[in-house]
Amino acid sequence: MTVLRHEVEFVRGKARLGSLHTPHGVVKTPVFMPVGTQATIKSVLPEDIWDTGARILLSNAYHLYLRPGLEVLRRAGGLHKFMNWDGAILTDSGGFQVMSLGHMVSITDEAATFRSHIDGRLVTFRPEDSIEAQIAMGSDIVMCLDQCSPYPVSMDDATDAVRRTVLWAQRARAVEMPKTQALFGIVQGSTCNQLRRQCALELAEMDFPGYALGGLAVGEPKDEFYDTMSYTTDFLPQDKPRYLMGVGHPCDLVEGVLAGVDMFDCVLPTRNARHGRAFTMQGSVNLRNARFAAEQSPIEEGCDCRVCRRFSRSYIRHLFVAGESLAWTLVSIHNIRFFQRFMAALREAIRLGNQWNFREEVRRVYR
RNA sequence: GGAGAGGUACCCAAGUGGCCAAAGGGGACAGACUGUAAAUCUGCUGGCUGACGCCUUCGCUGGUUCGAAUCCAGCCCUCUCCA
Repeated sequence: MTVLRHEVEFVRGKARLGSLHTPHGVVKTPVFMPVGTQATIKSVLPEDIWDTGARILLSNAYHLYLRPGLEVLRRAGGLHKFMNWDGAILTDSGGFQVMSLGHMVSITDEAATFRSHIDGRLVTFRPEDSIEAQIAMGSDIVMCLDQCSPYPVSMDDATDAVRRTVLWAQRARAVEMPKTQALFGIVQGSTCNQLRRQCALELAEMDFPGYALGGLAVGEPKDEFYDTMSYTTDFLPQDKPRYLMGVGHPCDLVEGVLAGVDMFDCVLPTRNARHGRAFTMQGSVNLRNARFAAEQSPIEEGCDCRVCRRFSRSYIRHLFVAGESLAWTLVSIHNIRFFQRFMAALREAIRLGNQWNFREEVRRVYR
């Protein structure tokens, strides 16, 4: 058994409030995890991430396996020490990269074979290789290598992806790993309820410490996304954490939580920050816009982040226009803090039974 | 004073008789972004119009031509070399 423990403390409808106990601390769920693919949340220091209230973040086995490589990570004493992050870390397996870098990948039941996007060499990546990489990293939460279907996908391909995802999950499960690390299975099946149900039930049979919903928010219509998500959580164990991979937008976070999801990750707060878009409780703003040129107010009035306490929209716009990297840092910090505040507000809304009003408000300001 | 090169849209810069409201950059303006090959990508950039289209614009003035950024004449300005 693993050390990881998820305690559901409050339930309202399908939504749950709880806490996830990891070897690197406790996090309140539902939780949003910022993404640091290459062992860094781009442009932000770990202590600044910590100050946003985030206590768990995401990194990536595929990218770190290729560079700097496992030996470097082992010598560093694992990923936490390597990147100087004391909170919890969840590492993605590389399943998403098998899809997103798909033009250089061939997939068999044995392995995904691909050309390294870094130096072009041929790399064979088996489910066991992904687990080995994540063991070397010392991730608190380890993800199974899965086959993520793009959208749209044929029924045959989606069925095959589910079959292979389950097969690879069994092989990952068979790898021995330290008790301090917990392995999550990933449900695939595109937008097909039948496949989702089958995949969820087969993974549940294997009794993972947690379960993820993968292959969503990859281009399907919103109603299909939400329907599939809500349908799938019904087939996952009540007491285990559910993690919706790669999501997402504030509207999607609300839907996810109301559908019984406990964990989320997304590049949106950080990528959008680098592109000038800041999230606020009143909607998002593009800080590059000329109308902010002389605006002395902070990104978000009332925000308690260290950026909003000290810097004006005017200054941040100037940094963007001038191409200064501090712009990315400042807006990234604000956005990550915003997502933490947003999740806290959402948890509170659920506790108070105010979740429907909360959802309406979020939909209104984010159109 | 002599010889040469050149003046094109916000900037740089292509275009040397019609397919030119004018390539390509940059900048400006706006948009996208969902398990990050992303400091990326897309749109737009003379005026009026929903659109067809019309009007004004390639240093200035005049000319040749059915038609001129493009050919001719004069003028103005910039740069390089020589004196």
